[in-house]
Amino acid sequence: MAGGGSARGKRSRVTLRDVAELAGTSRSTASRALSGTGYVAEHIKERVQAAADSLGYVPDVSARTLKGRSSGVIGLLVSDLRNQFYAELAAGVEHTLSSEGYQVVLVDDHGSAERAVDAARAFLAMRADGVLIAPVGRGATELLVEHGMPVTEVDRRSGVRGCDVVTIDSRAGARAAVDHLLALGHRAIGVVVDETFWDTGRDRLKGYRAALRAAGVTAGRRHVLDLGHTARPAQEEVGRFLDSEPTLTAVFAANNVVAELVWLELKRRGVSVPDQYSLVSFDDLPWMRMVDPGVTAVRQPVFAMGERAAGLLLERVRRGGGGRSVSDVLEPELAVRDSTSAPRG
Amino acid sequence: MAGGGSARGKRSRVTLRDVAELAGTSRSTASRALSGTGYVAEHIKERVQAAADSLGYVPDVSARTLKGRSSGVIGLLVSDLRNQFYAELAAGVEHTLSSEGYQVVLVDDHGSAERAVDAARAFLAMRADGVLIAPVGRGATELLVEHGMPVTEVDRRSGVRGCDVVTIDSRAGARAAVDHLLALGHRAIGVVVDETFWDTGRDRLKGYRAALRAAGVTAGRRHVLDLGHTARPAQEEVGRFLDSEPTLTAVFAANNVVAELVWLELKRRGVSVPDQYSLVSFDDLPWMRMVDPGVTAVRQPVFAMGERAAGLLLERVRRGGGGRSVSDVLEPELAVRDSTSAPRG
DNA sequence: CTGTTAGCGCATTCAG
DNA sequence: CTGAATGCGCTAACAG
Repeated sequence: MAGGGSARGKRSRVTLRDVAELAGTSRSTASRALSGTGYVAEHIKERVQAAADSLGYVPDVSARTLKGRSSGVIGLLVSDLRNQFYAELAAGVEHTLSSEGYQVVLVDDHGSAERAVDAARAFLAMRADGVLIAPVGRGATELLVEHGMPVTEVDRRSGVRGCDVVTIDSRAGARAAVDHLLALGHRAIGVVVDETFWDTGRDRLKGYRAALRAAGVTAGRRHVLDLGHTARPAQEEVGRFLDSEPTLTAVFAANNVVAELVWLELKRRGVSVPDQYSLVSFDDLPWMRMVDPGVTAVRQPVFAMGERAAGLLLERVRRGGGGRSVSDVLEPELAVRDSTSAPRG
Repeated sequence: MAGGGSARGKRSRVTLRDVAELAGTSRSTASRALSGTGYVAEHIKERVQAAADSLGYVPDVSARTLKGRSSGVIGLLVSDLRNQFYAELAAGVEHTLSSEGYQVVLVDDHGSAERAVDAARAFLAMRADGVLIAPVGRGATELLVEHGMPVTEVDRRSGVRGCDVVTIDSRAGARAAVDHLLALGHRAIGVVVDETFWDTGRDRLKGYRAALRAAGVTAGRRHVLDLGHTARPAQEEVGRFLDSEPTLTAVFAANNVVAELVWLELKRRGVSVPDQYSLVSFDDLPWMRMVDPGVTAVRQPVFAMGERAAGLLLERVRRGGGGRSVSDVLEPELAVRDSTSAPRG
């Protein structure tokens, strides 16, 4: 069986030296036998293997890494693991990375640029082979790229040069969402975002505006609610927004967090969806097809984005970190459900 | 700012030697200055610090680890990151661990005992300081404990001795859920589980049976559906179960995955909840209070469980891996919503 | 094909 | 208070 029984806990680790001694070879031969690199007689190889198994030998990656070889570690930096979006992103990343034999070091920066930089430093210190990051600032990516660390950004782009980027076309997705509302006859369409620092929030706003413009509808500045700056509880703020803009017949929520907020406020008020308000979310979560009415949503290929980003990073790692920076934009698609219909009146 | 500008990418890493040279000291002095251990003149310390900053020096953990000090890494093994339960568990773990300066290496074993053992070996190889694991077999924990690695199990227990365990009282939670149904007057209560290999599934079944027994209701063997052995699509299987046991007035779903399945099947059939069927879930997820009617659920302190397990592991790590094994059982609580009412007829 | 030698970068003796 | 020397475990040259 794996490990045999003779490895007794605790006592100083068994090292290659022990394996070599037991097998009656030198350490280098043992090393070659186990790593499969270089020449080594078949019967010796077997003997070493047996010795390693019986001692429960586990190679020390620190030593291997120190020696200059790969650490086999990839850093992953996300903003909030409890948000299903990031959990799924992480799952996608983990999926391709672990299938390639890499370990994932996961850090949740909770949206803090400072913590992101700390994490970046930790990845550097661990001699990670590369880093995947959903940036919350330029700092972390800058630090990493400066140090020659292969980096691929996911979901958002910091604007730092020298790394790959995989995003979802926020603008097109928002455009599709709002076009859908316009086609149904809506003209007074509100949009709720929780930040406009990143391209995600900004581009969704742009897509919203572009759709209105293309339809010849003037986009009232007051139809935009940015939760990013408000201190008040967010749901309450949504309520004020709805009160202050009574002509609205539809709301576009810029991400799943905002969509939940809007949805809860609508439910709290007991207003009918889609009769009173139509609702569209950017980002599709399981609950959106479970509630009644189902929420029309822009579906993002999140898991695939994670896989793609990981794949790109690995390519970069393999060519030594250099080369052209590729920028991949994945297309979202609109899933029409029952939260959208022609406007009231 | 941190790192200065002079770190040019790529070129061989800057090491302590470089810092020492620039600061005009020996490497040992530089080491002491930066690590804050041992004597070193104040002005020298500042000079070294400045040199390190200007070069963008980042210490090499591999070297440090090799030297015998802590790797600063804790392994975390979960079964399915896309399941909100595990995502939240991971978030809780990450929360306390990162606040203590540890890095988390996350592996998703997708419920495979084999992959779990591989991950365990990887943690050993990385010289992780400890490992948190939601076991899917004895193998991984055994390997780890055998090698003297501090281990804390979460959510499930493998039964391997020598590690701490933090779980939630499945039996009590199930008991509360079924007692609730019984109090409402239900007598024909079905239960759906997706495994009975682990204590989670088994104990929930036990709790279910204990509740019935205490109420003097004979628990029909046919009222139990174990999805674990079925090849057929699970939701379809739930449908067959419902058809074959037409007297059921309530269903207890043993976890969030099963609850979703049952809920979807009920919705597909267009039967009224709670009028036709009452539904209770073990594990409370956000969607359960968003759907209509809200799903009555056994709420588990998942995030707290993650934090607690991480805390316990750290204690063990600090005392060198030995000591008494503590076993912590957290209490769940029932959140009554509208999916449960008195039975039909 | 195999053994000997030499570090990787760091923290720690031990002298000065 | 500081510097020179040593070795953590492993692998890559180089001889044999």
